Formats: sequence, C-alpha cells, structure tokens
Amino acid sequence: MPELPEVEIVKQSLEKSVKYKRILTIIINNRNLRFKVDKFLQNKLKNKKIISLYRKAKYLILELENKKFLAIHFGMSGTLHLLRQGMKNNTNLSFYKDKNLPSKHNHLIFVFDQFEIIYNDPRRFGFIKFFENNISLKNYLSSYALDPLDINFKFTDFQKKIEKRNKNIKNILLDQKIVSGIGNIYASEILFSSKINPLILGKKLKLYQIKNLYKYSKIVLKNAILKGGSSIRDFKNVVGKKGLFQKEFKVYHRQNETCNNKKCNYKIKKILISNRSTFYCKNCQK
DNA sequence: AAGAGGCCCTGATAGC
DNA sequence: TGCTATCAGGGCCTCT
Repeated sequence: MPELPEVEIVKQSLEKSVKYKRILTIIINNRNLRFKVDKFLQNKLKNKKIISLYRKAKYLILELENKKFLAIHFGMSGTLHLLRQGMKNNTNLSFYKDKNLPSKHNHLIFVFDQFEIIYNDPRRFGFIKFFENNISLKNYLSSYALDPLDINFKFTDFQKKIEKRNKNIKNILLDQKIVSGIGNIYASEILFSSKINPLILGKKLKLYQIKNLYKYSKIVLKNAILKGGSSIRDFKNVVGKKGLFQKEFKVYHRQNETCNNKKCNYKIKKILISNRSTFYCKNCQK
C-alpha cells in the first residue's frame, strides 16, 4: 500500500478511531519483520494513550503520551485493519471476523477497549520502531529528505540536490535522501506530468524542468490523496475502502496503451530502470 | 562519495 | 490441471 498518498489515507482513516484512545495491550504473533520487532514493545505500549497521528514521508507516526513515538513503515505489502467489536469471531485469538482481514500474516494486534488494529504484511518488508523521545525520533527521520507535501519542502533545496547528480531522474525521485515519499508508481506519474524522460540524468535537466518536477510532485501526490490513494493489488484504507487513483494513471501499468495527451498517438512504453518497471511516453517526455 | 545491483519475503498471475 | 518463472506501492547493504 505504501507510497505517500496511501500512508496519508491510512492516517486519515485511522485518526478518528484511535486519537485519545488507550492501547490496552498488543499481541505479537511474529517479530520477524524487516527489522525484528522490539522484544519489549508490549511493555512499552501497554496502557499508553495515543495523542496524535501524523505522516512523515512513507511513515505513519503515532505520538503516545509522555512524548513517546511509534513509527510504522508498510514496506511493499503492509496494511492496517480496524476491527470493531460486534464482529467477533470464535477463534482462540482475540480476532474479529471481517471479510477484509486476511487469515495469514497478521503479525501484530493492537488491542483497544472497543476495537483492534491489526498489522498484516505478507512480504514482511515493513517494520515498526519505538522512540523514547522526540529527539531520537527526529534524529532517525533526519536521514530522510522532506517529502513534497511538507511545508518546508523548498524549491532551492530540491534543485541543489538534483542539478549535479549523475543518475537518472527516475532513480533520483525514488531516492528517499533526495526527496521522500515518492515510490515506483508516483515516480512514473510525476515524470509524465512534468514531461520529463525518466532516463535523463539529473545534471542534464533544465531549470524549467526541475521547476515542473517540484510543481507536479505536489500536484500528483495531492490528487492521489483526494482520490483515496491507488488500489492496485489490494490497497484499502483501514475500514476496507478502496482508492480510485489507479483509474487516473496516465502511464503506470499502461504499456502498449495510447498516450492520453491530445494529439499524441504514441503507445506508452514500459522499460526497466534499476530493475523496476518504469512507464513513459517517448513522444511527450523529453 | 555516489551509483548500480543484490537481496530480504510471499503470493498472484502468466506461460508452458 | 499443474508445474515453473516472473513480477510486485521498498529500502538497506555491499561492491565498485
């Protein structure tokens, strides 16, 4: 589910339910995520109230009472499921019956008074980190660049990071140390809107092209959030609602289909860049 | 120091 | 139908 818009949708759909609610306990079924889940996580979260939720890049951050924090990264296949009481199943665990809840890979369960939140992740590329204070969280996040929707994301900083780079702009957009939050889908979509060929090197870009990237990275991500994110495969928000942005893809997953731009009849191409699928229009993106 | 590629893992789908 | 191969919204680590 995992690029910036999908994490934002998870945050938005979860917020009302968990804000100011207390985590009674957590159940850890499998500690083997991308990084091993903290042995003492249960003790650290037990009876902690959630003060606020926010998103940084592709991280969902839970602020807990006494300035503790929990950061969740969804990797490639992580999802959260909100399950309310009254949907209770009769299994031995405290699971609740829900058609959206997969039967396998429910690695973590956050137990609240009236509901549970389940972290599911088949590929286990996601991870969860606990932070004892604001400083350690900030320190951890400081190794990432700002994301395009951050109010402090400034054009001159973005330009400086790109203009001397000897790597292609697609990989630049995926580099979380240059700009965070963009993944494989939105990199292709942003490049199409910016009319930039994904293979062009950062140092070859003209000023107006970097301006376009700065502009459309915001526009494309914001629009995706407005549409509820992209539900290719199985992304849903925490109560099982699908996003609609996949219907608006201009290039992603559209290989051999005709370019959407008026007066262009080229077919969308699919190429591999660093072994990841990349989609673009050879005619519209120079 | 920066860039390219391998690798972690499971499941869905395509192709034979 | 049933096997195998390929491909997935990510990012860390290693090698050059």
